[in-house]
Parts: sequence; C-alpha cells; structure tokens
Amino acid sequence: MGFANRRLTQAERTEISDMKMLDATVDLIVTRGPSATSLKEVGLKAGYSRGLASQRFGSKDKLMAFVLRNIGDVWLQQLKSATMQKTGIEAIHRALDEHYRFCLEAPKRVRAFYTLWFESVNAGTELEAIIENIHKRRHQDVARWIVGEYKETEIDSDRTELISSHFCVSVIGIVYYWLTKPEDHEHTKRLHDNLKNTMTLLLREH
Amino acid sequence: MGFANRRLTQAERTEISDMKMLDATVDLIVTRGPSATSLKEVGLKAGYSRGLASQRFGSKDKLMAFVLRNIGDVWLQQLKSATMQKTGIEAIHRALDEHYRFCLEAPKRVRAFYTLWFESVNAGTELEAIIENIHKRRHQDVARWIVGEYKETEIDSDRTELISSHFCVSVIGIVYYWLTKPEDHEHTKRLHDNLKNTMTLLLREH
DNA sequence: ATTGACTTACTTGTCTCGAACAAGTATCTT
DNA sequence: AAGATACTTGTTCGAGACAAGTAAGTCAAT
Repeated sequence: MGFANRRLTQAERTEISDMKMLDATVDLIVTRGPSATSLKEVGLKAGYSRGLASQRFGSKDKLMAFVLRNIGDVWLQQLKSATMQKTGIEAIHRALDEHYRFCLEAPKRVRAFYTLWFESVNAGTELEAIIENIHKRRHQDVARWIVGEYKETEIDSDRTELISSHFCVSVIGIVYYWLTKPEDHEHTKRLHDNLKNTMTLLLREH
Repeated sequence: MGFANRRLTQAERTEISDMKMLDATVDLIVTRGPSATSLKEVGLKAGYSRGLASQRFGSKDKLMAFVLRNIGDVWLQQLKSATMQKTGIEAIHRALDEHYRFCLEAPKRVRAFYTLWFESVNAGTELEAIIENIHKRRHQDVARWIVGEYKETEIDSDRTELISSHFCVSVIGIVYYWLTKPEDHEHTKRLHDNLKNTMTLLLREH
C-alpha cells in the first residue's frame, strides 16, 4: 500500500483495472451465473464507472472470453509444469491430482471458468473456439503420455485414441458434478481417484 | 389437415400453442443458444404474437423449465421401457444404446435439452432442481441395475456407488462432446461403445 | 523541471432491444 | 348471452452498445 498514491503508468492502470474487473466478473458469475452478470455491475464492483467494462472489452462476450483465456492460461501453465517429463499412468495421476488441487485452491476462478465453458456450448460465440483449443491440447497431452510410456508395444494408436477420449470425457463429467456440488470436496476427490483407478485398469488391459 | 378449421377446445388451443412454442424454442436454442433466444421470437416463430410466450410461461426461465421438463419426461419414459426388467451390464448396454439412439432420432430436442442442462449450472434458477432430480434418478437406476445382478455377491455397496458415479459422470462427458460435435455420429457412437466396454471391465474386476 | 500538445484511460449520455406485466380483444364454454 | 380462457397490444424498466465527453499519463521543446 506504500505506493498507493504514486503516479501510475497507463499500462499499470489498465493492468490494475483489468484484474479488478476479472475478479468482479468471477464473483458475479459464481454467485449469479453469467447471464445475470451485467457489464454495469462489473465496472461498479471493480470500483469504476458503469461503462468501463463495456468500453474496455467491447462486448459482454469479449469480457467472458477475456476471463476464460486469463484463467485458462494460468491453469495450463500449472498443469504443464506438474506433468513435466512424466509419462504414462504417472502423468495421468499427476494431472488429476493437480486438477483436484486447482479446484480446491482457486475454486471461484475455476468455477467461473467451467461455468463459462459449459455455457458456451451452442452459444455460437467466440468462446467456443478457445475451448475447442483447450480440448485438443488436453487430448493430445494424454495421448502423448500414453504413447510415451507404451510406445511400439502393447497399445496401438486406436486404443490410445480411445483411452484419451475416455479420460477427457470423464474429466468433463467430473467437473460438471463438481460445479453442481462445489462444497463436497470428498465427493470430488472420490471422482478424481476413481478415474485414476479406471485409467490404470484401462492401461493394464490389452 | 382435414380438421384444420374445425372449432377447437380451449385445452386443444393451449396444447397446440404449447407444442408450437416448444418447437420454436428448441429451434432457436439449437441455432443461436438460449441467451440469444427471445420470448418475442418464440411467439412469432410459433405463429402467434410477440407476447404469447411471455404471457403463457411468465418468464424466460419458466419457458426453459417447460422445455426441459417436457423433453426430459419423454426421454425418461423411453429409457424406462427400454431397460424394463433388465439388470447388470445388459441394462447398462441397453441404456447406452437408447441414449445414442435418442441423440440420433431427435437431435434438435436432445441438443436443446442438454444445452439448457449445462447452461443452468450456476445459473441459480429453477432448472437446477429439475436437473438435480434427473441426476438422482439416473444414479439410482444404475445402482439398482448393478445390485440387481450382483446382489450379495462380489460387489459391495461402496463399489456399486463408485461404478454408478463413473457411469453418470461419463454420460455427462459424452453428452458434452456430442454437443460440441453433433454431426459426428461416428465419434459419438465410439464414445458410447467405449463406455460400455469400460463398464463391463469395471463390473468384471473385483 | 515546467509547459503544453497529444495519447490513452475512464465516464456520462443516449439508443435500441428484450423481459415483464397490465390492459385490451378474440375465442371458447355453459 | 354472460363468463371464462386464450391470445394481443401498449408500456415500463433495465441491459448492452456506442458516441461524445472528461481526466490522467506521455513526451518533446524550452
């Protein structure tokens, strides 16, 4: 707080207002849902005027895209470093542990993230493209983990494809259930562990 | 068409307008997404005035609840008769076949249904309660199928619980992927079949 | 360092459109 | 024909979007 009144650069000003509006948006999405979140409220809650969010982002969709990208990037980064150099079932376990941990640590952000994620299905917005990208990356990551461990051995590419799909599908489902019961950590943990076991089983079975 | 101009009862009138508005809503949800679907358009597309949907249902949320309930009921009915008297893996296979079939046969309706389903997460609306109910029923159905087949034998209630959860989670995930690629029947079929195999595996493993 | 022209951040005013509801008209009922 | 029910039209309120305004930061010349 020592520099609270010091002169800020333009870049700092936008950075600060962006982050404040991000937080405000996350809060509003989590408490009221995206459709009941107004640009006006976002601006005011962040400590600015009713018009700033509109002015900065251009449209509600673009604000949401900003939120999605912002949270998603942080996440992908964390996930990447957690599974670095790992392959096979170990990487998968790590990824699921990290996923669970992320849901516990920044639950509001992750909830907002996945709420937007689900909401943008069939919404015909720009968000779809961003999410499509994340899907692809996730699927490729898993496939790479499997291939890295079992390459040219028991598991062919068709089977790798199937197992990766199963993983991605299950993660989506788990997240869905987490969103409906975000406070039930026990249940969420069980679902993650359960998927770990199933994945182990699938990789063992040829 | 023979009775197009005959005098209709009030009950018939509402029934007809309800169904026409249901169809209109489904169309609009599938093409533009729920938030871009206006009550005005629903009324007009159904062949009535801009105000009818509003007047009939009271609010947009209630229209959506109507759509959800209506499609959900038909579905549950079909699913029920398809799995009648069946237990264990056979019931599960049947349920998945039926699920896949439903996605092929009435894709617009099912898409609208699941779009609303996903959208209502964190929306704080009445829809959540309806969906919560469907979740419970689904979970119980699966648990009953497993218990019915393997009762007092190898699979205890904890494990039944886990396997049912896995099923429900995976179905949600599959539906999510279907929504993102509704035209890729091959992929959707693979995901369904894949889940059948995994369930078989889970039930075999003790 | 101060000044002043210029750019960038933010605010206020206004338009349009959708949701919601009230008050009206048309169609059925008995 | 009188009452009830289905449907329409008129109006209000609030949100998104954008234009026009104000405030804050930047940078070169003195």
